[in-house]
Formats: sequence, structure tokens, C-alpha cells
Amino acid sequence: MAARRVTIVEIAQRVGLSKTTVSDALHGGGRVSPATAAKVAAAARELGYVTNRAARQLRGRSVGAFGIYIPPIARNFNFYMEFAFGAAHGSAEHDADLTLFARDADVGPRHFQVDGVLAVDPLPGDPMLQRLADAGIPMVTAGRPPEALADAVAAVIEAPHSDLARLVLDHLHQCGYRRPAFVGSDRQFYSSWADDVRQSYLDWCATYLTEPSACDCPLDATAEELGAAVRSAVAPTDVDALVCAPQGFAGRAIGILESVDRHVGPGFGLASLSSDPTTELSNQRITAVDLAPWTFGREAVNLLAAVIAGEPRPYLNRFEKVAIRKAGESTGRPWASE
Amino acid sequence: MAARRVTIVEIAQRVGLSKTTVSDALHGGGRVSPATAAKVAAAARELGYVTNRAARQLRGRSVGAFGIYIPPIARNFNFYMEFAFGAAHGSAEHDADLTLFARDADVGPRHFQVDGVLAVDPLPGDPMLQRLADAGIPMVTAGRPPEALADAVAAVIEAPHSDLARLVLDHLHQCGYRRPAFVGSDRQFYSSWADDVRQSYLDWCATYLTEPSACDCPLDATAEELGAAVRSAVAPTDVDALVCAPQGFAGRAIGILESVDRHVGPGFGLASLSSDPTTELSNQRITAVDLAPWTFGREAVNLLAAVIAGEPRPYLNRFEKVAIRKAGESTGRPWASE
DNA sequence: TTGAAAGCGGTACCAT
DNA sequence: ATGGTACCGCTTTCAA
Repeated sequence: MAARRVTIVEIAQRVGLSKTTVSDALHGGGRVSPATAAKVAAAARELGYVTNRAARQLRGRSVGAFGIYIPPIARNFNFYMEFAFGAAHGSAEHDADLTLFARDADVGPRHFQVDGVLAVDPLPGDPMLQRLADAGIPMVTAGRPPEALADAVAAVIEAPHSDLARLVLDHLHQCGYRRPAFVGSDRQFYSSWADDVRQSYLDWCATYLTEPSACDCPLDATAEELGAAVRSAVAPTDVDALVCAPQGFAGRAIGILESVDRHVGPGFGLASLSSDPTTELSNQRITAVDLAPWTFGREAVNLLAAVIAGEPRPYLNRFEKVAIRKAGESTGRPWASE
Repeated sequence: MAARRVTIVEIAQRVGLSKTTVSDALHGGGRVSPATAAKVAAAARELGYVTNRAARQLRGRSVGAFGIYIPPIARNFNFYMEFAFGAAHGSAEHDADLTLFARDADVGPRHFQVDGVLAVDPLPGDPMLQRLADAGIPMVTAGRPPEALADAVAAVIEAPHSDLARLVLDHLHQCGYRRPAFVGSDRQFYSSWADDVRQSYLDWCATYLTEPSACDCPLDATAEELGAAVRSAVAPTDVDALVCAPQGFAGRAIGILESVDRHVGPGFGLASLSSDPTTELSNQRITAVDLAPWTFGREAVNLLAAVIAGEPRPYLNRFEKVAIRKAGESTGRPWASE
């Protein structure tokens, strides 16, 4: 099984230095000479040295791992999966592991063995977030946290959701669609994102003097629930487009719209504000916002690492590498690369 | 920040015993008297003691973490997300963290800080799996591994995919459908699962003296690619049902089938061998196999933990908590609970 | 710039 | 059934 691990003492013997020096050369704050550092690094590589995180954590206070927490309700969406793997990649770049937190991970009182945590779409009242906050773990959120958590959060990263929603609506308008309806998520998923896009829709309608027609439904809506929401949203006869907020809704809406004689195309516009790669980004009939989750997750981890390292960062950070793929534009295979 | 943690020494002082006794009372093999154990447990609870895992691991040689690896191509499917969170829960029950491995996590020579790894749907030629094998990390796979990896794998857990596929086909037959077509995944995703269900289909056709009509397409098929595969599979005029293997294909196929005048219902059967909760399990028109990924992930971790602990286990383990939800049967909200 | 020694909080081993 | 003590591998503190 796992061969006995090489320790810094062995490296020290090999290069004829003390273990203190070796420790510093490998992890410390650069008090050793460059020449020594290089020698130590070479020996470490040769011997196949691996830091013993338990030991490091026991004495010092860094763990070498970040945590990620995703609310259970949101797990249906591969956005979060991609985000998580982007975060894992980013963590590796910071020489840290990424630990996946389950909500009910507290089988008896456990401590979080991480240097910081990334909370994605933090939802009000989530007990796990409260535990994280109580534990005093440096926390970065993707999406703005609820009031109650604001003090526990060191920094936030978010995509410009309001702008994106407005741009999508403007685009629909340019295409000649005059009255877009809206289907969003209900209070079960009261994230800042859900709030932003809904508000953007209402504001846009006010600007364009259009009567809003919005419906909410559960994030994990069944066919019936989504069907009801979509039909209700597009019920007014002059509605000539539909904007769906959560990932996958727009793709699933196509069939529903057919069933009420709204054929997506020149006569009826369809847009998705958070898009699924296979059903929405790759479907040319849909105007789709690509939130680039993998890259998003990676940048979120970069922010977390900076916060932990004490580097100054603004509280609110924008993730800009998003894109709108307009209906009719070619698609390629999205998210195919790592 | 993190308040200073209570140690066993403090408990020892409190109850007037040695730290050895306290340690044994809390974790050890029951060499202390029940009365003492109770007293210690009470004191621990009162003081809010939480085991310091780093310290514990330092003396032993365990890391206190399991790894999970999911092939990038498969990430579109929330099956894996649920599986991962079930695994995270199971890990917590074993007092371990769950580390998410990204394929290209090796930014420099990092080593895997885990006691073992869970590889889900291990694909032939995956360099990450090779690295894990080379590292000599105890490995359990969900789904049988490719030949080249067999020696590196300590145990396998899998659902009875062949049986499930046969049962689904039998059910379709009982419903009066005579010639089911099949859409599976292509070689990009050459997992044992993909192989099993495809072979089951062919075998079933042979048994029932039916001409198979099978098509493969990429796991991350675009609308066009899936459309082409489905249309091709159901092209023979006597095809009166469709069985889709990968998660989400059946749900997406409904609209495609409509476009070629095959209306899912009494006249045309549709089944999914790995089902998406919102689009397939909740859709009563589809006969859907529920692979119960959360529970699956949890059991897979249990197996991994047993293997690491040296408990004897068979090489091949079956995950039986699967279910077939037949068309017409009521659905409930699947996967809603944690 | 480097080294020696003292821990961190448990567990293992040997005594009693 | 309980206690004493060395020690896991690393970081920190203090000295040189």
C-alpha cells in the first residue's frame, strides 16, 4: 500500500541542512537563500516528498484545502458541477485540495478542515452556511449572500446578471418581439441571481412601457409545474417571447410552447438567462446566456485564495467572462474543453 | 476567528483522569469501564469537545479524506452530482472529507492527499486514472474498470444494469410494443454501463426475434446530433418504442419524436435507462430507471472505507437500491430529499 | 542565513 | 482498568 512517506527530515539529511531550513525552503516565507531553496526543491522532487498535511495543520494553521458548498436544491443543474470542477482546478493551481461539503455532513460535531470556503448561490436560512459562518472560516460567495450572512463573508464574486438580462431583452426587442414573458425560480431558491434577473425583467418592462407577465416555479419543477408556469406566463395573447431564468427551463419550454401553439422561431422568441450546454447553448433557436461556469469556479477560487492570503480585494468582484449567444448564431460544442 | 478548541487534556483535568484514558474512552477499543466512559462522554459534551483530526491522523497514517474522480465528459449529468454529494455524506459518516479531483489537477507535482479514491465510470485511457493507479492509492470504482486498470482496483460497485435494461424491455413488450429502438452513447463514453445496456438490448432483440435498431451518439450530443440519432433509430416504420440509455436523452427525444410523427403514449413507448429527475422521472409518459445516485454514491464510499480498513469484500459488489418507474405510474418529486 | 528545541493534540506502547 | 511517556511530521520561537 502507500509506501512510507518521505519526510522533511530525510530531505534535510540528504542535503545536509536542518529540518527547519528545509521546511522553510519548501513552504516558508523565503528566509533561505535561493541556492538552498533550489537544492532542497530538487531533493524533494527526487525523493518524492509529499507534505503531510496533518502535521502541517497541527502545528501551523494552514490546511491546504478549500471547501465548496452548493445548496442541495440547486444540484440538478450542471452549472454547479462545472463550477465545482473549475474550482477544483483553481484549487490545484493554489496547491490546495477542494473539499465538497454536504449539507448534513455533521454526523456528530466535526470541524471543517479547510482554509476557507466557497459558497455558491448562498440561500437565506441555510443552516450549513450558518455553521460555516459560526466556525469563523473565511468565506467567499458566488452571488451575494443574504443579509444575515453579510458580516461573515469576506468577498463576493458575481456575474453581471442584471446587465445580461437587459441585453437579452434588448436583443429580443431588436428582433421585433414586443412583449416578452418571464419564468423564474420561486422563493425556494431566493438567490441574488434570481432576484436580479427578475428585477431586471420588471425594470425593462417599465422602461419599454410593456406589461410584465412573469411566473415563478420551483427550481426542481416537474413537467407539470413548469408546464403550468410557462402556459400561464405566455397566456396573454400579445406575448410574443419568453425569457426563462434557470438553466434548462428554456430547453424544456419549447415543447410546452408548441402545445399552446407558440412555435419558437421568427414568430416567437425564446431566451435562457442561465443555459444548459446541450439543450440551450447548442440550440440555435434559443438566445442563451453562457455563464461559463468552469471559468467562473476557477476565478472564484482565485478570489478565495487571495482573501485567505490577506491580499486586499474589493468586497464585490465581477465575473465578466460571460457571453450571450444570440438565436441564429452558430454554437460549436460548448463547455467541451476543460 | 476560530475559538480555541477543547482538547482531551482539558477533559482529563475536568474528570480527574489521564489523557490516555480519556482518549480511549472517546475513541478507543473499550478498555475503560463503562462508568468512566460515560463520565468522559458527558464532560466532552459539556465542554464542546471536537476531535482534532489532524492530530489523530498524524499519529496514525491516515489522511482523513477520500477522493472522487468523475470523467469530464460525463459532467453534464446530474447523476454524477448527486452521486458526489451522496459520497460526501457517506465520507462524513466515516469522519472523512471528500476531495474533488479535476483531471488536470497536477499543476506541478502534487500528490493525492487521500486514503483512497472513488472513480466513477472509469473510462479506458483516462490519464488521471493511470496517475491514481500509479500512486498506489486504494481505488474503488463505480462501474467496472477497463482491463488496463483492473489490477489497480480493489473493488467495484455497480447497479444491475443488464437486468434493469431487460426488465424495461420486457415491460415495454408487455405493454404491447413490439419493436423497440435504442439510442446509446458512443465510444467517447465507453463505460461498462454503456456496454452492458447496449448488449442487453441486442440480446433481448435476439431472444424476441426482433430486428435491433440501435444508434449511438455523443454523450454531450447537441440538439442536431441527438435528433439525427433518434430519427435514424426510429426510421424503420415498425419501430414502436424507443429506449434511451444516457440521462436526459429520453426527455429530449420527446420533441424529436413528435417531429417525425411518433407521439409518445399508447402508440409509441419511451424509456430511459438512466433518468433525469425533472425531465424523465417526473414524466409519466416515460418508463424510467431510477439509479438513485445519492444513495449509490453513499454506498460506494462505504465500500471504499471498508476496503481501506482492510475488511474483506468481494471484488464485485452490486448496488441494488435502484427502481423502475413505469409509464403511467405516479412520480412524486424524485431526489428531493437528501 | 541557518539551527536546536519546544510544542501542536492525539495514539501506541509499556507499566502498574 | 488506568497512567506515563514517547512520538507522529511539521511550524514556531529563540539563538547563533
